[in-house]
Amino acid sequence: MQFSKSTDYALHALVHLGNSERCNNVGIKELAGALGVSESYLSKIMSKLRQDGIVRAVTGVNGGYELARSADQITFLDVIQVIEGRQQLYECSNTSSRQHQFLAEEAAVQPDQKRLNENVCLIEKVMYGAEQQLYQYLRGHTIQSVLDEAFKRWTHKEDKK
Amino acid sequence: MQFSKSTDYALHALVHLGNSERCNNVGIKELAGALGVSESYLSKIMSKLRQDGIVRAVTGVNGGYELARSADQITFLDVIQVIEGRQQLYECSNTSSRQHQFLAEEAAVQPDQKRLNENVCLIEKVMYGAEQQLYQYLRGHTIQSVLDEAFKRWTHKEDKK
DNA sequence: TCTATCATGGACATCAAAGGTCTATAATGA
DNA sequence: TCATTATAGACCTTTGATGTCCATGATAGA
Repeated sequence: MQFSKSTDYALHALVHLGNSERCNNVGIKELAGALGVSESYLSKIMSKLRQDGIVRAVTGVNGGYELARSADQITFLDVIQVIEGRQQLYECSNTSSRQHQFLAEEAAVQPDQKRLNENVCLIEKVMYGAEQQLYQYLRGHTIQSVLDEAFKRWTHKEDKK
Repeated sequence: MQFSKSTDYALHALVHLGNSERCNNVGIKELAGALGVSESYLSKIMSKLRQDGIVRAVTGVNGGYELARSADQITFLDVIQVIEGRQQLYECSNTSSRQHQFLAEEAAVQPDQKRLNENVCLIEKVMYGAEQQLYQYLRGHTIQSVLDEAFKRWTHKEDKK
């Protein structure tokens, strides 16, 4: 299990956009050059980010991309879910097996969900908890927080000179 | 990004072994039957678990598998790392790009590691933190904890009758 | 010792997804 | 109108997950 390269590209691209915060757009050429990846492939990724409202895009001369909202409103989780999808990290594959029957439990009745008597595998329950831990952390880190950290590091280097 | 079915099978198999705790081994036939998966494929997975010391195997008549240590000494993380491997969840793919140079920092000197001047990408740093969160949680849950939960659930149902 | 049972390991097949390229199209500013 | 720029779809290649099959080796019991 690993995050895809696309996620890597997306995060780096967004940091780049966040850094060149002036109002002019950043073209795919500059972006791809900075990341060391083909324009072709990166543009697919940027399209996805646009469709999910993470960035805005302008076509035509002097067009390009910019963040659709401020960098501190774009969390790592936002980006990852756009690129990797929103399926659960873990799902019980054989819900009809004897093993599953043993581990399943009657889920607590959720009136607002109207899904009664749903069986929840206890293994899945643990994995779901783990997923929530991961998401919690990723929700707490934004593109801006990376920029802040980079800036702090940079000024610190200057001090030492 | 998702956990593989193999991980699903491995976890369920281990719970099964943990549940039939009597000293006799459990054959691949019983195991595969309980999980609803082919003996062929499951045996590969069990082999992996054996190679990593999670289970013991006995060949020949009346042979089969048993846990190599007590169920409360087998964490979810143990199992997942055997099956999914131990690579990082996220790695910066383009360490030579301009973008990366901007985000990299001189890693703190680790005398015991003897790796000086290693650049660590700030994005990777966040993702590494996320990974540690996930692992922390998975370390805290064992095969035994699932069995306990199942038992508790079961007796609770009995009470209601 | 023979045989049925059981795990092991390698070779192989299949399939879906990741990763990547190319081209036609549409939008836009000069 | 023309050069520029993003978009969307078709297409390709590689990789890894999933799965099967078979030869081999170990073991207990007859």
